[in-house]
Amino acid sequence: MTTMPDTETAKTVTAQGKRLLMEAALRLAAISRSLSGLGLRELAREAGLNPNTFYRHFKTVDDLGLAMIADMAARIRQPLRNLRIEAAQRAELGAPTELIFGIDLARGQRVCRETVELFFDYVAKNPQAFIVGVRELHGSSKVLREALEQIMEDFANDMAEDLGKLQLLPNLEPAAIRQVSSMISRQLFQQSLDYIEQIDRRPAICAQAQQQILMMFAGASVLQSLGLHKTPEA
Amino acid sequence: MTTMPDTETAKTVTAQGKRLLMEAALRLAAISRSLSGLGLRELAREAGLNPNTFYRHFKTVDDLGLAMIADMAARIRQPLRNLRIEAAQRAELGAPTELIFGIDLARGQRVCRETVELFFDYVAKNPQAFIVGVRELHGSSKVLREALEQIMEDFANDMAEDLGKLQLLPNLEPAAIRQVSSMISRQLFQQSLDYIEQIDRRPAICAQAQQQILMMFAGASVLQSLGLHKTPEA
DNA sequence: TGTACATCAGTGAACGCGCGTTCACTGATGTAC
DNA sequence: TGTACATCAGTGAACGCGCGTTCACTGATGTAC
Repeated sequence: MTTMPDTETAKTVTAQGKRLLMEAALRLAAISRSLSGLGLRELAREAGLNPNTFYRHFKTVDDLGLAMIADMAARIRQPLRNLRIEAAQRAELGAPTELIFGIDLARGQRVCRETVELFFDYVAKNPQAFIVGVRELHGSSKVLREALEQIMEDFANDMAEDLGKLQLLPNLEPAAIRQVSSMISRQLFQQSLDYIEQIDRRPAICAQAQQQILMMFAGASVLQSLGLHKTPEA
Repeated sequence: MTTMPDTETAKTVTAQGKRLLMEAALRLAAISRSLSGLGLRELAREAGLNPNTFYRHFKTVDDLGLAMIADMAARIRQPLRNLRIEAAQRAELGAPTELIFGIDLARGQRVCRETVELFFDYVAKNPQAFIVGVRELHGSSKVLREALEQIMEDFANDMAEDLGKLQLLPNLEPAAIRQVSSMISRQLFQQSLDYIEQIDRRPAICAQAQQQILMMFAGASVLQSLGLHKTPEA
């Protein structure tokens, strides 16, 4: 073994206490109380560190929460985009079909099915991040809520951009696409908790999510084509 | 003043400590942490009682939470039904219009507008109950979550029944109406928190909620008429 | 290349405090006879 | 109608415990010259 002057490794090694604490927080928050309700000594115990070590890396528990959320978001955002791209590629295999209200419903259905399946797979592989994320989105700490709202907005914007590129809702205004994306991502994140908890209902939840997304696609297109889609100011 | 042998009054007077504690819990949970994170001494302090009094009425804090949730649900459920009836009456004033996919979209729009406005008015008048309810729906206590899930289901069933009676989605299967109701009520409860917090965006939130509901109505009808509405098992 | 110093992650002991819980008590209301 | 007793809501003192936080320390790594 050489000295390993790789900067990334060095950084990781240096910050190991920080990492251990964040991992401990994720584990504890997922099974028990809320993030902001975690105790500093509790965290240190779970991380196998001296309580005092906490102060070397964070000022408050909310501070740790923000770091955790930023970390989780960075690890989730790109994978979600990737799985949408993958789903779209798989869905292109089907033949083009008739348009209804300007959308190719059959293609939408295929993309939707693939995306939702890949999404829930990803959820099942990273349950803790979703449990904590959705919980704190409605939690008691205002800073954490605001940080997560921002992340949800980023996710929704990503989705809107992808929907635009894939031309799944071709005749919808960008603002309307954004609104639909926002509804869909909120709903999917909600349902991710059900998916994690209710193992026996997983296929049903997956099917229901697909259907509900399709319903919103159809509804948005109808409203747009009837001119009822007056988007309120963002 | 006579002796007032009225049983209800007597009961209320007897249980005043219990009532004080529940009111204190609602106030504290709305502004600060989660219900299950409240301390027994903290509650007693807020209620102006001896810490020990708690034990006269409850075994644990979760116990108090369940009592509070039951109380809130009882106080909210019927008013929500009433305002739907009121909204429907107001909306009948408009002339009947053309059917699209078997639904009278203009009438749906009117009912929707009235209902959503009355709903958000009610939210603004009882913010604490909604804050605590929605928060604990995704909270850390399993018992509370399950209790609130049940209540949300009751609300959704009420709405489905009312939608059926009002014939707003006449050609939808009952199961499909239930699904739409469930989505709508979840969404409205989510948005109620935004409505409470973001006072300047209230009209926008109200308009957006109406539009989203209408979108689901339209989407559900389209899917049904296309035969894509295979409802998964409940 | 070597030496001196600064920085940084982590330790261990100690503090005062608020917590949940228990116990013994009070005074009011309800009930039996 | 009056007396004796039980029940119940609420009080106040006391307990042991885990908490957050502070202080002084260690040893490793980085940096200046």
